[in-house]
Amino acid sequence: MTRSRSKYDSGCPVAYALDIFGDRWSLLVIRDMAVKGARTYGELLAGWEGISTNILAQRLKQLEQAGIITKQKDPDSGRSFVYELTQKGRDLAPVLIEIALWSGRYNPDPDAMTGFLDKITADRTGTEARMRAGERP
Amino acid sequence: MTRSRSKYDSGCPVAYALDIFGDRWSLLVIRDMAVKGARTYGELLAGWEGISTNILAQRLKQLEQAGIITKQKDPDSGRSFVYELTQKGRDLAPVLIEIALWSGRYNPDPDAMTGFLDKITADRTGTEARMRAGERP
DNA sequence: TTAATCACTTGCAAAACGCAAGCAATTAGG
DNA sequence: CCTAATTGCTTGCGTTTTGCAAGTGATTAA
Repeated sequence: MTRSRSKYDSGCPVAYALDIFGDRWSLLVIRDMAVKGARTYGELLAGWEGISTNILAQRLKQLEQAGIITKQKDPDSGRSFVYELTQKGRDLAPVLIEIALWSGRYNPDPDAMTGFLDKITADRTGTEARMRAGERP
Repeated sequence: MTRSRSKYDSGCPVAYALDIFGDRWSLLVIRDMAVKGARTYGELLAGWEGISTNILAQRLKQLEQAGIITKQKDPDSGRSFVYELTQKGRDLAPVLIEIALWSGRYNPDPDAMTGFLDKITADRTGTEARMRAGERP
């Protein structure tokens, strides 16, 4: 069969990207992995926002299919798997960073600052480089 | 009444942003305005991907409430309105740019290049500055 | 003064989502 | 060993969101 394209794909690069992570949860999963270093199903499930388990399973499959993450057996535990960002996934760091910087500028809630925003404000280039290199946070 | 917060708001800056444009269509509407200069309901409806009219109306209301766009009567025509990005909306330019650059790197479809990607590849800083200034494309 | 046009709204079927419960494969404890 | 807990999901089902089509009201062009 031919390579299927989403019904939304218009040839626009923004639309291509939104086909992959343009929903409520995908970018939050990527954020949990890129910023918080989450690597297992359980860690992702216990994220800040509370994704439901069936949606998480579905998103992980989609992200794996899209080449954003990989899934491997945990060598140290027969019952758990390790999810990791690929280079393609880690290269979303600048997107996460720009989104966070924008929110930092416009979110009126002073409590909304997190370590991530502090980090990129202090050293954007270094943080981005470390994220792209896949360094654990 | 107190200022309501979305059920997804976790204090994370990425989640704050996704509350506003973390869905299938909002960023595409913003792109049509920021990149293509769309300013009327009809222009937005005729966008590349074919948003349906009820969803467009709903998203425009949400984006207006979030302070991303404004809606004014067209002084030259009693039956049409002019939608414009606010500074908050225009400041999403770096987000759109990083998304497009990422897609340019990873979209295997060689037809997927658009004028926008060409522009930011040739002169990212200038294009970003012009978008933030609200210059018509 | 009749017909288009513009900016929506409404109705309804289909798809996606959210919650809770269940389940199979490990592994830790006794 | 046997049992219980943990991990990583899947299944059912009611609710919400989306997509398509048709309709509406206020201009405005012919």
